[in-house]
Amino acid sequence: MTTAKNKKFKPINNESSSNISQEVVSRLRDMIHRGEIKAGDKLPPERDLAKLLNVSRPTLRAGIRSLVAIGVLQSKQGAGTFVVNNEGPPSLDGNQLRLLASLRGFTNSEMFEARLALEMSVAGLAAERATSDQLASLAEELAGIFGSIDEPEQFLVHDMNFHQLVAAASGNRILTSLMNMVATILFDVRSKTVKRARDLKESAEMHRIIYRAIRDRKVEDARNAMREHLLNAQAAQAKEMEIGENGKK
Amino acid sequence: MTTAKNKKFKPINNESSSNISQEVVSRLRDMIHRGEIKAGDKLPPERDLAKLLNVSRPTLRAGIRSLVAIGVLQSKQGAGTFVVNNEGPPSLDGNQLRLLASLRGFTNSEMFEARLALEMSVAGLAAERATSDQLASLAEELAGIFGSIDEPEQFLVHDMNFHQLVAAASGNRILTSLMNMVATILFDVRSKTVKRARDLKESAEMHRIIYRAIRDRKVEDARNAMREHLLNAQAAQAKEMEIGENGKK
DNA sequence: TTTATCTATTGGTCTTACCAATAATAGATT
DNA sequence: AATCTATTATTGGTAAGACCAATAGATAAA
Repeated sequence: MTTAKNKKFKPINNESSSNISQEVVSRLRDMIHRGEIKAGDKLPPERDLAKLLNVSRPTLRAGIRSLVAIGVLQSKQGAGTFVVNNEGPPSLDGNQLRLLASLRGFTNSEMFEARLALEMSVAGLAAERATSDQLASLAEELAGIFGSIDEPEQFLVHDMNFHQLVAAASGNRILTSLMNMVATILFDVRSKTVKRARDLKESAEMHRIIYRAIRDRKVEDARNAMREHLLNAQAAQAKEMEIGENGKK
Repeated sequence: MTTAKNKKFKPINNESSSNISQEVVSRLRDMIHRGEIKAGDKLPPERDLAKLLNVSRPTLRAGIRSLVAIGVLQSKQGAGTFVVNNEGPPSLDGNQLRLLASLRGFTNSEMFEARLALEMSVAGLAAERATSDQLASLAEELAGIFGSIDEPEQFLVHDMNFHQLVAAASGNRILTSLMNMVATILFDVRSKTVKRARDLKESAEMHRIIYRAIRDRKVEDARNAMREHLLNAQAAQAKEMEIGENGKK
């Protein structure tokens, strides 16, 4: 253990009104903001870090646990605690929005409007920016969509994958993260209703139109195609829910 | 303490691969999803709940801490632990996105594009839906904007408030929540640069145009006005940062 | 009835001990 | 020398017990 690397962890003297474990959170958060701790870094072992910060180990754990919960840190028994890595798509935990949805009961219009805002934008940006690799992946997922027209649940998975690839092709990580968050509540709802889907062929066709607009670099066409698709998807889902309610009588 | 109310908390027999505190999280989360625990509910005291779930109190605290970190529960020393309340604007914790921004270094374009997607949509929806109370609040904030043209930091506060009111007037809680999340990183950046702002009068004027479009129910005008404002804001901010860099030489 | 004080409740912090998963090290085999 | 296996050390996870600090509720006094 190199003490030089640990010099940056200074004792906490809690003189503010908040509790000590919240100070631990603030301290680590500020160090991340200031770049003193970077993506992928391993924190000192809990016992050591607790000593360095002059708090008890359970108090330190409480702070670490908070940061783990929001996805900034990862703890691994036997290995250590790490700042999440830079690799791969950025990810915001969808649980927060999901629980908010449960507590609040977001309406279908709210979800549709949120999708419209986000997904029209990413479609337009994807038409500007998609790489040939990304276009190839989109084409593959499109094939998957057409290949699962008779299997609604499989269709849904390909559908979600297609939308994620469009977001990735937009090159905007904030929009991608927000879209993925909204996708978690959407998946919750749709996985319950999709087995009653009736006309997935039309939906598949719309994905093809989106793909072609992106491939051909037609920004407004991509935006409009995504809009039409989302309108159609909302109508289809409303029908799926209606069938569900009639099916109960 | 009524034992009837506590019947729903059943012991955890951990047979899955995840650790026990994560099971606590899952259990409470599922109960919220299923409506067995509702907004505003008080959970049993930690000592009692730990016994009911057949885990130690520190383990229960770890689970609760996670849910507190994502904003679903609130713990208050001497009072108890509560499910967050239904009242007031929905709120997603901005810290996750903020730390992601620090770890990843979101570009100004990414932020601008995200704002464009979200704020054009809420402006259009606000033009459809704003109540007269909301319009009155917007007018007040507009007055605040015009009244602080010579005080950039105060201007920024009114500017942010105006945008939040537009979001509230959209009547879409998902978009409002997402926008507020993005606003936290934006505020971080802008509070550092705004003191170097030069021509806030033009910005104030653009807020007026947005307000009028919303008041007059002109959806496309509201969208376009917001777009122009954001374009102008991005150019202004780029200039603020440029002045900052030149100011260092 | 209202206000002040006291007590009980409940979350926050700490110490100590032990368990469980992972990583590192040592020894045996090829 | 390289590879595999077993053992040990490290590090996060869980538990028990004690005590502190903040809040809420009960009681007493004005």
